[in-house]
Amino acid sequence: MPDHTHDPQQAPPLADQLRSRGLRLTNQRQRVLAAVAALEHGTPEEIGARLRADAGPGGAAPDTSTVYRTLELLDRLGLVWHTPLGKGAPVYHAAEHPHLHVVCATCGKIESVDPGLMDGVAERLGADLGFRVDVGHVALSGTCRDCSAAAGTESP
Amino acid sequence: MPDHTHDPQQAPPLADQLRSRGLRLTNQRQRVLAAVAALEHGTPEEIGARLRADAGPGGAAPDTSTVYRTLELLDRLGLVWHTPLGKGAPVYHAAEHPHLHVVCATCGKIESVDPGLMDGVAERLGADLGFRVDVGHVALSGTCRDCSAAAGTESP
DNA sequence: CTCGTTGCAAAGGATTTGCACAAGT
DNA sequence: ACTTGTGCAAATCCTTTGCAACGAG
Repeated sequence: MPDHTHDPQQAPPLADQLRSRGLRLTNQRQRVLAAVAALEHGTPEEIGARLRADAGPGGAAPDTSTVYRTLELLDRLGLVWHTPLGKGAPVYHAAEHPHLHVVCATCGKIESVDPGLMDGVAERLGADLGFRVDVGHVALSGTCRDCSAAAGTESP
Repeated sequence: MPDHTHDPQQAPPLADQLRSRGLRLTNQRQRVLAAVAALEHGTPEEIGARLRADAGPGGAAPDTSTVYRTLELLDRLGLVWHTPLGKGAPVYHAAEHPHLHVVCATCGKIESVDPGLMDGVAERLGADLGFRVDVGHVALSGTCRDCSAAAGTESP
Protein backbone atom coordinates (compact mmCIF):
# COMPACT_ATOMS: atom_id res chain seq x y z
CA MET A 1 0.00 0.00 0.00
CA PRO A 2 2.17 2.87 -1.31
CA ASP A 3 1.00 6.40 -1.97
CA HIS A 4 2.84 8.51 0.55
CA THR A 5 1.40 11.63 -1.07
CA HIS A 6 4.83 13.16 -0.93
CA ASP A 7 5.86 13.27 -4.60
CA PRO A 8 7.22 16.71 -5.45
CA GLN A 9 6.54 16.16 -9.14
CA GLN A 10 3.01 15.05 -8.49
CA ALA A 11 1.93 18.50 -7.31
CA PRO A 12 1.91 20.96 -10.20
CA PRO A 13 2.85 24.56 -9.40
CA LEU A 14 -0.39 26.28 -8.59
CA ALA A 15 -1.24 27.25 -12.14
CA ASP A 16 -2.15 23.71 -13.11
CA GLN A 17 -4.05 23.11 -9.91
CA LEU A 18 -6.10 26.20 -10.58
CA ARG A 19 -6.72 25.61 -14.27
CA SER A 20 -7.83 22.06 -13.76
CA ARG A 21 -10.56 23.39 -11.53
CA GLY A 22 -11.60 26.27 -13.69
CA LEU A 23 -10.09 28.73 -11.23
CA ARG A 24 -7.93 31.68 -12.14
CA LEU A 25 -4.26 32.32 -11.68
CA THR A 26 -4.06 35.76 -10.18
CA ASN A 27 -1.23 37.91 -9.08
CA GLN A 28 -2.50 37.78 -5.49
CA ARG A 29 -2.64 34.01 -5.32
CA GLN A 30 0.93 33.77 -6.53
CA ARG A 31 2.08 36.35 -4.05
CA VAL A 32 0.35 34.74 -1.10
CA LEU A 33 1.80 31.35 -1.93
CA ALA A 34 5.24 32.91 -2.31
CA ALA A 35 4.91 34.60 1.06
CA VAL A 36 3.91 31.37 2.78
CA ALA A 37 6.86 29.62 1.21
CA ALA A 38 9.24 32.42 2.14
CA LEU A 39 8.13 32.44 5.74
CA GLU A 40 9.09 29.11 7.23
CA HIS A 41 5.72 29.23 8.95
CA GLY A 42 3.42 32.11 9.71
CA THR A 43 0.00 33.15 10.89
CA PRO A 44 -2.39 34.88 8.50
CA GLU A 45 -1.42 38.14 10.12
CA GLU A 46 2.29 37.54 9.64
CA ILE A 47 1.72 36.50 6.06
CA GLY A 48 -0.21 39.71 5.46
CA ALA A 49 2.61 41.71 6.99
CA ARG A 50 5.12 39.98 4.78
CA LEU A 51 3.07 40.78 1.72
CA ARG A 52 2.90 44.39 2.74
CA ALA A 53 6.65 44.45 3.24
CA ASP A 54 7.27 42.78 -0.11
CA ALA A 55 5.02 45.31 -1.81
CA GLY A 56 7.20 48.16 -0.64
CA PRO A 57 6.10 51.75 -0.01
CA GLY A 58 4.27 52.53 -3.21
CA GLY A 59 2.98 49.04 -4.00
CA ALA A 60 -0.34 47.61 -2.90
CA ALA A 61 -0.52 44.33 -1.03
CA PRO A 62 -3.44 41.92 -1.22
CA ASP A 63 -6.25 42.78 1.16
CA THR A 64 -6.51 40.93 4.45
CA SER A 65 -9.71 39.25 3.38
CA THR A 66 -7.98 38.08 0.24
CA VAL A 67 -5.18 36.62 2.29
CA TYR A 68 -7.66 34.60 4.32
CA ARG A 69 -9.61 33.52 1.28
CA THR A 70 -6.46 32.57 -0.59
CA LEU A 71 -4.99 30.68 2.32
CA GLU A 72 -8.12 28.63 2.57
CA LEU A 73 -8.05 27.98 -1.16
CA LEU A 74 -4.41 26.97 -1.20
CA ASP A 75 -5.15 24.68 1.69
CA ARG A 76 -7.95 23.02 -0.25
CA LEU A 77 -5.63 22.66 -3.23
CA GLY A 78 -3.10 20.98 -1.00
CA LEU A 79 -0.43 23.59 -1.67
CA VAL A 80 -0.19 24.76 1.91
CA TRP A 81 -0.97 23.22 5.27
CA HIS A 82 -2.11 24.83 8.44
CA THR A 83 -1.67 23.75 12.00
CA PRO A 84 -3.57 25.12 14.97
CA LEU A 85 -1.00 26.13 17.53
CA GLY A 86 -1.57 27.97 20.74
CA LYS A 87 -4.43 30.44 20.92
CA GLY A 88 -6.06 31.90 17.84
CA ALA A 89 -3.01 31.54 15.66
CA PRO A 90 -3.12 28.86 13.01
CA VAL A 91 0.28 28.53 11.36
CA TYR A 92 0.56 28.00 7.63
CA HIS A 93 3.46 26.46 5.78
CA ALA A 94 4.12 25.44 2.21
CA ALA A 95 3.39 21.84 1.40
CA GLU A 96 6.61 21.51 -0.58
CA HIS A 97 8.84 20.38 2.22
CA PRO A 98 6.56 18.60 4.68
CA HIS A 99 7.48 18.74 8.31
CA LEU A 100 6.02 18.49 11.77
CA HIS A 101 5.88 21.44 14.09
CA VAL A 102 7.25 21.19 17.57
CA VAL A 103 6.23 24.13 19.71
CA CYS A 104 7.64 25.17 23.05
CA ALA A 105 4.77 26.07 25.34
CA THR A 106 7.05 28.27 27.42
CA CYS A 107 8.95 30.41 24.95
CA GLY A 108 6.80 29.86 21.88
CA LYS A 109 9.69 28.79 19.71
CA ILE A 110 8.72 26.61 16.77
CA GLU A 111 11.01 23.92 15.42
CA SER A 112 10.51 21.80 12.33
CA VAL A 113 10.94 18.06 12.46
CA ASP A 114 11.12 15.27 9.94
CA PRO A 115 7.64 13.86 9.38
CA GLY A 116 9.08 10.35 9.32
CA LEU A 117 9.12 10.57 13.08
CA MET A 118 5.43 9.85 13.12
CA ASP A 119 5.43 6.92 10.74
CA GLY A 120 5.13 4.38 13.51
CA VAL A 121 2.30 6.22 15.17
CA ALA A 122 0.51 6.71 11.89
CA GLU A 123 0.70 3.03 11.06
CA ARG A 124 -0.59 2.07 14.43
CA LEU A 125 -3.54 4.46 14.26
CA GLY A 126 -4.34 3.22 10.81
CA ALA A 127 -4.35 -0.39 11.92
CA ASP A 128 -6.10 0.32 15.20
CA LEU A 129 -8.79 2.80 14.27
CA GLY A 130 -8.67 3.03 10.53
CA PHE A 131 -7.62 6.60 11.13
CA ARG A 132 -5.41 8.19 8.51
CA VAL A 133 -3.16 10.75 10.19
CA ASP A 134 -2.45 13.91 8.29
CA VAL A 135 1.22 14.43 9.02
CA GLY A 136 1.25 17.93 7.59
CA HIS A 137 -1.05 19.12 10.33
CA VAL A 138 0.69 17.72 13.35
CA ALA A 139 1.93 20.02 16.07
CA LEU A 140 3.54 18.72 19.22
CA SER A 141 3.71 21.03 22.17
CA GLY A 142 6.01 20.73 25.11
CA THR A 143 9.17 22.27 26.47
CA CYS A 144 12.30 22.93 24.49
CA ARG A 145 15.78 22.19 25.71
CA ASP A 146 16.50 25.80 26.68
CA CYS A 147 13.32 26.25 28.69
CA SER A 148 13.79 22.86 30.30
CA ALA A 149 17.25 23.90 31.36
CA ALA A 150 16.05 27.26 32.63
CA ALA A 151 13.33 25.63 34.71
CA GLY A 152 15.75 23.07 36.07
CA THR A 153 18.26 25.71 37.10
CA GLU A 154 15.84 27.72 39.21
CA SER A 155 15.93 25.29 42.13
CA PRO A 156 18.79 22.81 41.85
CA MET B 1 14.55 8.10 34.29
CA PRO B 2 11.22 7.82 36.14
CA ASP B 3 8.70 10.55 36.89
CA HIS B 4 5.94 9.99 34.41
CA THR B 5 3.92 12.74 36.08
CA HIS B 6 0.93 10.48 35.98
CA ASP B 7 0.38 9.59 39.66
CA PRO B 8 -3.27 10.05 40.54
CA GLN B 9 -2.40 10.49 44.20
CA GLN B 10 0.22 13.09 43.42
CA ALA B 11 -2.35 15.63 42.25
CA PRO B 12 -4.49 16.86 45.18
CA PRO B 13 -8.14 17.63 44.42
CA LEU B 14 -8.20 21.29 43.60
CA ALA B 15 -8.62 22.50 47.19
CA ASP B 16 -5.03 21.71 48.10
CA GLN B 17 -3.69 23.13 44.87
CA LEU B 18 -5.51 26.36 45.55
CA ARG B 19 -4.66 26.65 49.23
CA SER B 20 -1.01 26.04 48.68
CA ARG B 21 -0.98 29.08 46.44
CA GLY B 22 -3.06 31.31 48.64
CA LEU B 23 -5.97 31.09 46.21
CA ARG B 24 -9.57 30.48 47.15
CA LEU B 25 -11.79 27.51 46.75
CA THR B 26 -14.98 28.86 45.27
CA ASN B 27 -18.18 27.30 44.21
CA GLN B 28 -17.55 28.35 40.61
CA ARG B 29 -14.13 26.75 40.42
CA GLN B 30 -15.47 23.47 41.64
CA ARG B 31 -18.32 23.60 39.21
CA VAL B 32 -16.14 24.42 36.23
CA LEU B 33 -13.75 21.61 37.04
CA ALA B 34 -16.67 19.24 37.47
CA ALA B 35 -18.09 20.29 34.11
CA VAL B 36 -14.78 19.71 32.35
CA ALA B 37 -14.51 16.29 33.93
CA ALA B 38 -18.10 15.42 33.05
CA LEU B 39 -17.67 16.41 29.43
CA GLU B 40 -15.16 14.08 27.87
CA HIS B 41 -13.77 17.13 26.13
CA GLY B 42 -15.33 20.48 25.42
CA THR B 43 -14.73 24.00 24.22
CA PRO B 44 -15.18 26.92 26.62
CA GLU B 45 -18.56 27.49 25.05
CA GLU B 46 -19.68 23.92 25.57
CA ILE B 47 -18.44 23.98 29.12
CA GLY B 48 -20.41 27.13 29.76
CA ALA B 49 -23.50 25.52 28.28
CA ARG B 50 -23.04 22.49 30.47
CA LEU B 51 -22.79 24.70 33.53
CA ARG B 52 -25.97 26.47 32.55
CA ALA B 53 -27.69 23.15 32.11
CA ASP B 54 -26.41 21.88 35.44
CA ALA B 55 -27.64 25.01 37.15
CA GLY B 56 -31.20 24.35 36.06
CA PRO B 57 -33.94 26.92 35.44
CA GLY B 58 -33.75 28.98 38.61
CA GLY B 59 -30.03 28.54 39.35
CA ALA B 60 -27.29 30.86 38.20
CA ALA B 61 -24.31 29.52 36.26
CA PRO B 62 -20.86 31.05 36.38
CA ASP B 63 -20.40 33.94 33.99
CA THR B 64 -18.70 33.33 30.68
CA SER B 65 -15.73 35.43 31.68
CA THR B 66 -15.41 33.39 34.84
CA VAL B 67 -15.38 30.22 32.81
CA TYR B 68 -12.50 31.51 30.75
CA ARG B 69 -10.61 32.78 33.76
CA THR B 70 -11.15 29.55 35.64
CA LEU B 71 -10.17 27.37 32.74
CA GLU B 72 -6.92 29.25 32.44
CA LEU B 73 -6.34 28.90 36.16
CA LEU B 74 -7.06 25.19 36.20
CA ASP B 75 -4.72 24.81 33.28
CA ARG B 76 -1.95 26.57 35.19
CA LEU B 77 -2.65 24.35 38.18
CA GLY B 78 -2.30 21.31 35.96
CA LEU B 79 -5.83 20.11 36.67
CA VAL B 80 -7.02 20.40 33.10
CA TRP B 81 -5.33 20.42 29.72
CA HIS B 82 -6.29 22.17 26.55
CA THR B 83 -5.58 21.28 22.97
CA PRO B 84 -5.97 23.58 20.00
CA LEU B 85 -8.08 21.72 17.50
CA GLY B 86 -9.54 23.01 14.28
CA LYS B 87 -10.29 26.71 14.12
CA GLY B 88 -10.59 28.84 17.22
CA ALA B 89 -11.83 26.02 19.39
CA PRO B 90 -9.47 24.88 22.10
CA VAL B 91 -10.72 21.69 23.71
CA TYR B 92 -10.34 21.20 27.43
CA HIS B 93 -10.25 17.92 29.26
CA ALA B 94 -9.59 16.84 32.82
CA ALA B 95 -6.02 15.88 33.56
CA GLU B 96 -7.13 12.81 35.50
CA HIS B 97 -7.24 10.35 32.64
CA PRO B 98 -4.63 11.52 30.17
CA HIS B 99 -5.24 10.81 26.52
CA LEU B 100 -4.39 12.01 23.07
CA HIS B 101 -6.95 13.55 20.80
CA VAL B 102 -7.43 12.29 17.32
CA VAL B 103 -9.58 14.60 15.24
CA CYS B 104 -11.21 13.92 11.92
CA ALA B 105 -10.70 16.94 9.68
CA THR B 106 -13.73 16.00 7.62
CA CYS B 107 -16.48 15.25 10.11
CA GLY B 108 -14.95 16.81 13.20
CA LYS B 109 -15.31 13.71 15.30
CA ILE B 110 -12.90 13.47 18.21
CA GLU B 111 -11.56 10.17 19.47
CA SER B 112 -9.42 9.59 22.52
CA VAL B 113 -6.32 7.47 22.31
CA ASP B 114 -3.91 5.96 24.78
CA PRO B 115 -1.01 8.38 25.36
CA GLY B 116 1.41 5.45 25.32
CA LEU B 117 1.15 5.61 21.56
CA MET B 118 3.49 8.56 21.55
CA ASP B 119 6.13 7.14 23.86
CA GLY B 120 8.47 6.29 21.03
CA VAL B 121 8.12 9.69 19.44
CA ALA B 122 8.58 11.42 22.77
CA GLU B 123 11.77 9.53 23.48
CA ARG B 124 13.16 10.29 20.11
CA LEU B 125 12.42 14.01 20.38
CA GLY B 126 13.95 14.05 23.82
CA ALA B 127 17.11 12.42 22.61
CA ASP B 128 17.26 14.36 19.37
CA LEU B 129 16.32 17.88 20.38
CA GLY B 130 16.12 17.80 24.15
CA PHE B 131 12.45 18.55 23.60
CA ARG B 132 10.06 17.27 26.23
CA VAL B 133 6.70 16.52 24.60
CA ASP B 134 3.61 17.35 26.55
CA VAL B 135 1.41 14.39 25.82
CA GLY B 136 -1.67 16.02 27.33
CA HIS B 137 -1.67 18.62 24.58
CA VAL B 138 -1.26 16.45 21.55
CA ALA B 139 -3.89 16.45 18.84
CA LEU B 140 -3.53 14.47 15.65
CA SER B 141 -5.70 15.45 12.75
CA GLY B 142 -6.56 13.33 9.78
CA THR B 143 -9.42 11.31 8.39
CA CYS B 144 -11.43 8.79 10.35
CA ARG B 145 -12.44 5.40 9.05
CA ASP B 146 -15.96 6.49 8.17
CA CYS B 147 -14.92 9.55 6.23
CA SER B 148 -12.16 7.61 4.51
CA ALA B 149 -14.73 5.06 3.43
CA ALA B 150 -17.18 7.73 2.31
CA ALA B 151 -14.53 9.45 0.20
CA GLY B 152 -13.47 6.15 -1.31
CA THR B 153 -17.02 5.23 -2.26
CA GLU B 154 -17.77 8.41 -4.19
CA SER B 155 -15.73 7.43 -7.23
CA PRO B 156 -14.74 3.76 -7.17
C1' DC C 1 -17.64 39.08 -23.21
C1' DT C 2 -18.38 36.13 -19.01
C1' DC C 3 -17.52 34.65 -14.63
C1' DG C 4 -14.26 34.15 -10.98
C1' DT C 5 -11.74 37.54 -7.83
C1' DT C 6 -10.57 41.42 -5.19
C1' DG C 7 -11.09 45.52 -2.10
C1' DC C 8 -13.57 47.88 1.11
C1' DA C 9 -16.30 48.30 4.77
C1' DA C 10 -19.30 46.45 7.89
C1' DA C 11 -20.88 42.31 10.43
C1' DG C 12 -19.87 38.47 13.59
C1' DG C 13 -18.22 35.63 17.08
C1' DA C 14 -15.05 34.51 20.57
C1' DT C 15 -12.13 36.26 24.29
C1' DT C 16 -10.49 39.62 27.41
C1' DT C 17 -10.57 43.50 30.52
C1' DG C 18 -11.98 47.35 33.96
C1' DC C 19 -14.52 47.94 37.96
C1' DA C 20 -17.51 47.90 41.93
C1' DC C 21 -19.61 44.48 44.67
C1' DA C 22 -19.82 39.78 46.80
C1' DA C 23 -17.42 36.05 49.00
C1' DG C 24 -13.65 33.10 51.05
C1' DT C 25 -10.20 32.81 54.97
C1' DA D 1 -11.32 43.02 57.92
C1' DC D 2 -8.46 41.94 54.14
C1' DT D 3 -8.02 40.11 49.53
C1' DT D 4 -9.26 37.46 46.04
C1' DG D 5 -13.02 36.19 42.82
C1' DT D 6 -17.22 37.21 40.21
C1' DG D 7 -20.68 39.37 37.29
C1' DC D 8 -21.64 42.81 33.96
C1' DA D 9 -20.76 45.34 30.19
C1' DA D 10 -17.75 47.41 27.15
C1' DA D 11 -13.62 46.74 24.47
C1' DT D 12 -10.63 43.85 21.45
C1' DC D 13 -9.12 40.72 18.22
C1' DC D 14 -9.45 37.72 14.49
C1' DT D 15 -12.23 36.26 10.60
C1' DT D 16 -15.94 36.25 7.60
C1' DT D 17 -19.29 38.33 4.37
C1' DG D 18 -22.00 41.43 0.99
C1' DC D 19 -21.43 43.86 -2.99
C1' DA D 20 -19.83 46.61 -6.93
C1' DA D 21 -15.83 47.15 -9.65
C1' DC D 22 -11.89 44.58 -11.96
C1' DG D 23 -9.32 41.31 -14.56
C1' DA D 24 -8.14 36.52 -16.36
C1' DG D 25 -9.44 33.29 -19.90
